[in-house]
Amino acid sequence: MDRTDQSLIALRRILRATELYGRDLAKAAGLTAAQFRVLQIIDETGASTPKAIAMRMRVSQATITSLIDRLERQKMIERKRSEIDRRQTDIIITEQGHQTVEHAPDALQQRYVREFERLEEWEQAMLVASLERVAAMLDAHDIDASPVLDTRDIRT
Amino acid sequence: MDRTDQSLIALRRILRATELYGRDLAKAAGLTAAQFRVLQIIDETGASTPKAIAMRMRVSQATITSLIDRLERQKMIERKRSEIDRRQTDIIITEQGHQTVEHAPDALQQRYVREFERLEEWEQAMLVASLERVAAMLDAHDIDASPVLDTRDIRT
DNA sequence: TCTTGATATTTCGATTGTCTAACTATATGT
DNA sequence: ACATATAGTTAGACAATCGAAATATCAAGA
Repeated sequence: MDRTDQSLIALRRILRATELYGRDLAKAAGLTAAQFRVLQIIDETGASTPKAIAMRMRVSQATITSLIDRLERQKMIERKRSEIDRRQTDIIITEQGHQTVEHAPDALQQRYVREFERLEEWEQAMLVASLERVAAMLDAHDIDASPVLDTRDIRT
Repeated sequence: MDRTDQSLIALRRILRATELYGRDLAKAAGLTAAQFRVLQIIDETGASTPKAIAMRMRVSQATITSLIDRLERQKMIERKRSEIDRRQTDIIITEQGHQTVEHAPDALQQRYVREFERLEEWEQAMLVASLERVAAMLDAHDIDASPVLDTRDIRT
């Protein structure tokens, strides 16, 4: 097997592990995966708008409306009419919502962080360089992507 | 920002790029993402069973039944009662199904492969080592995972 | 062989995520 | 002030997903 195949297999293992884990994580928090992602985005800054979330997740605004409906019913977030532009709705995270994101038992990421930080300096540097290389190869042409660097839920 | 954060951000870029692309890929093939994944799994070996697919994708069998219903209606696969264990249904890919998987315009993977193969030897080796390291950190404890190495649609 | 328990699949009913199109309210430019 | 654009919601549709119940088959033991 050549290196290209090896790299693809490793990539798929990474994708698979994270995807499968994402479901469990959300479930442990009492939410669905999509709801949890929305909550994470809002939690990043404490507030957002449906429009911004929709662009960030690349789904329609209508989808966000229904996700927000559910999160609101669960008291994870609150809707508030924007003062500056009354067409907009500010989505504000509640204390409970913040706690949910904060305390979600993200075992996968925790384990990753733990193991990563046990590595030698040079190895950490190599991994970062490699991952950034791969990321660039994958999303390089994605020029219409969100201008906001995706830093959601960095660190556990 | 420390190296841990940098690696997490790069990982998220990888995850995001592949997830977003997966939707487009399936759509280009005239299927949904879930349907396309099922078809890929069947295409790997030419045939499978609902049970095996469900375990592999970690969804319930009921979900697979409905996905298979749709793929069957589109003549991508055929159902056939197993001869050896008549409780089982063999899911067999049709020529059309195979062609669909084969010719799906997987631009993302094509670009990745193209760029990967342009790299220096040593850099390819570094990427493989790094990706495998990360994969091990992420799915190491996933001992109940499919025993079959996930080689679906290797190479374009 | 007959029974009993396990397994593979499907069916049914429900919830969720997702879309497009239409609608409402607000903003903005001329 | 009017026309047009933008933010959000609503309505109606379909797909993915689940758990529970139903059906058919297998397998092991009395």
